[in-house]
Amino acid sequence: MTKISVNTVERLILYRKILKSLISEGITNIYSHRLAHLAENSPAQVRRDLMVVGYIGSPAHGYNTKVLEDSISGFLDVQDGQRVAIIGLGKLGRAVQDYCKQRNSRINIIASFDVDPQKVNRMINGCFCYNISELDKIVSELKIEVAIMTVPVVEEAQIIAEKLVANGVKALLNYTPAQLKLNPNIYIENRDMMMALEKAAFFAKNFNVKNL
Amino acid sequence: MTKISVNTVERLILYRKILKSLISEGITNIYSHRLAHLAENSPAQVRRDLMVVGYIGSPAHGYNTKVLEDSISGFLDVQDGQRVAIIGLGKLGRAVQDYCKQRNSRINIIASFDVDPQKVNRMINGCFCYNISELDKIVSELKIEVAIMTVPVVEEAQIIAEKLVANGVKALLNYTPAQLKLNPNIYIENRDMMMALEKAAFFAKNFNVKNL
DNA sequence: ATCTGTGAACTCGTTCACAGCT
DNA sequence: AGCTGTGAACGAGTTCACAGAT
Repeated sequence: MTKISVNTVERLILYRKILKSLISEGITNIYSHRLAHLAENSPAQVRRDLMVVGYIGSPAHGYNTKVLEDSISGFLDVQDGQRVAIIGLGKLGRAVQDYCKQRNSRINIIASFDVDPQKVNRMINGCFCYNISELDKIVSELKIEVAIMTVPVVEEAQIIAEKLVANGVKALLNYTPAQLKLNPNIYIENRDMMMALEKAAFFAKNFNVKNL
Repeated sequence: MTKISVNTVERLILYRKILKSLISEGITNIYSHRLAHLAENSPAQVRRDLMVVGYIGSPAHGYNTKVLEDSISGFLDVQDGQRVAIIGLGKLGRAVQDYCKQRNSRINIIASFDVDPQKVNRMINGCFCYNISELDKIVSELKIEVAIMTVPVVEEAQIIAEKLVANGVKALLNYTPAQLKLNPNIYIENRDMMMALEKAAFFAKNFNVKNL
């Protein structure tokens, strides 16, 4: 079949977010023009991206927002849901929990891990916190597929990541500065915050600068 | 001059992070082979990227790690430093502060803002927290160029972002789910955590899948 | 012999432009 | 008239492959 780029996936996720907000405003139809404007790209780009989800818009009314959202979700989501764990319940871990709550019903954060005796074996933010020593056992028992790494100690990140993968995790969302080395069929999304800041800082000076 | 892509900038930031860690291990020289391996890309890619920083490696010894780090920094950083503010000192804001501390001396988080009377007008995490009502005044007085948005209320994000830009901010690192609309010469780096998780979740299922 | 720097080739993602539909 | 879907053209970004350096 036709190959789908990472960029297209990212944009579909964005379109869905925009559509949800339009739906909550009571907007029922949208043209590629307007969706492109909201997503800050071109109408042709939007239409090209939407080819992969298999919902045909109408020239008369564009796309129905609800149907389009469902079509994108049908493409992006796993029918019976995906199980996620957070590793490390410091400030960042708990912040991620808060941000991810109640926004996508098919992606469920069902476990968290920490070393702190104050946190372990309690419900925290609506999700049970296990002792990290139980990681192997719990990850495989709960069939965790995605892990969010928010541990503060970089040295431990690699070891934990290897354990996660050994117990069935297929994708990592890595907020750690560690440059993880894993089997190449494991997907890693790196979100080093300092690197993000450095990038923003660079473009604060060099955005829209044409010469070098 | 030759145009530099966003991807190249991202990779240079990564190379620099890797080089810092190599230097701290006492490694003084590196070939494009090895740097490519550590950054998980190709030697040709590394050499192509390094063309923009203007440091010529030697066929005999490759690149000197320290000189290369300095060359990359010379390209990426602003000589006299950049001033950054964090807007919103919730869990996420304080986590970002922690992660960004002491890693790049040219990028300084010199102010933070919040509404909580418990936080306002105190030093928090080594950085003064102002009342958000003083945003316009302080941002322009301190010549803030980059802002990190970690406010919890999405509706306020747009208004705050406009104020920041009106007072001289040139780039935003946006951890808010808000899809900000600003003057197109302002650089926005979006880091919606739910979108990141959705992306990781998608590739947990579809990474390395060749057909559709 | 083995590296780097880089023009040229190639690949992949984006945009154009138009047929088809309403 | 004005939209969508898509083959074809285009262009940006990556890789190849080799000259030049040590």
